[in-house]
Amino acid sequence: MKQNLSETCHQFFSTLANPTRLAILELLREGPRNVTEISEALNQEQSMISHNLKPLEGCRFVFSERRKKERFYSLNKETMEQLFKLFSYHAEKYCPTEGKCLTNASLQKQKKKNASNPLHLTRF
Amino acid sequence: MKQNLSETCHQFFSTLANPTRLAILELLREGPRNVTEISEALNQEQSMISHNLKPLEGCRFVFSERRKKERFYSLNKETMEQLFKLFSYHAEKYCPTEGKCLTNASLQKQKKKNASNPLHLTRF
DNA sequence: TCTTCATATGAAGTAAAATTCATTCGATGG
DNA sequence: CCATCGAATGAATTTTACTTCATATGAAGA
Repeated sequence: MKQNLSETCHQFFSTLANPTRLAILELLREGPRNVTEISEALNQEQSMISHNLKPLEGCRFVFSERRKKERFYSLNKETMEQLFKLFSYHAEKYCPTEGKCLTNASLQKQKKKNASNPLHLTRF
Repeated sequence: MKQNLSETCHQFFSTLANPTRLAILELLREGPRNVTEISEALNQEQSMISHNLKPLEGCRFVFSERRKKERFYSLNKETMEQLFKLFSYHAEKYCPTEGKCLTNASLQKQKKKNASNPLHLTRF
């Protein structure tokens, strides 16, 4: 069953499939931050932030650099900004319900209604 | 903690973060397939394929169309091909170890070795 | 070198998601 | 309308991932 795509991409997408990690990425779009700053901005425990930074760095979605006692994390803008744009585009064009994927429930509803009111998404 | 990115993208990436679903996407790049065909090509149970097709369709990564008793699924090429290209680019440029994200173990190793032998990835 | 601050790690418990199996639904053709 | 084929659903189990808490590492300055 294993094919190229699954082998190559699974870790990428797993790393992105987590609200904490996505929130970190979104925060880092504003600029580099150290662990404590991230932790405070997201109101999450420091250890949790560290745990979540690890796969982000492993996939090179973020880079890190030590400055004295602190370690600053920064976004890999080259590919991440493109990725966010792509998904923003996809969501606007294909996902009519407030920027989220359709749940099973809403898919049902949509089939019945044949809804035609695509919503505007916050742009990345 | 919730921010735009996390709210908007979490379902997208969760749906992609699964080997079976990635394998389905990869198969559908070759052209539309019905459920039985997918099931046989990936050597997985029909019910499993159906379960996994649902979120793919919910996120509009695939489309579906009934033809007689069968239902054919096809790839949303517009955005999916772009997505695969983007990740292929990212992986080649940033992920030196055989196209996978770095695991914790391999990250360790790499720090020590300061490895500098980026590998070539199978292109999508 | 001792202390402190910043970050990372490990292991345990908890939560969430995937897979499986049995069953149901739905469409088509006889 | 019944039988059959193809696909979808539901619920239970298993697997996987996340979170938390305690502790360790590591750098810098006194």
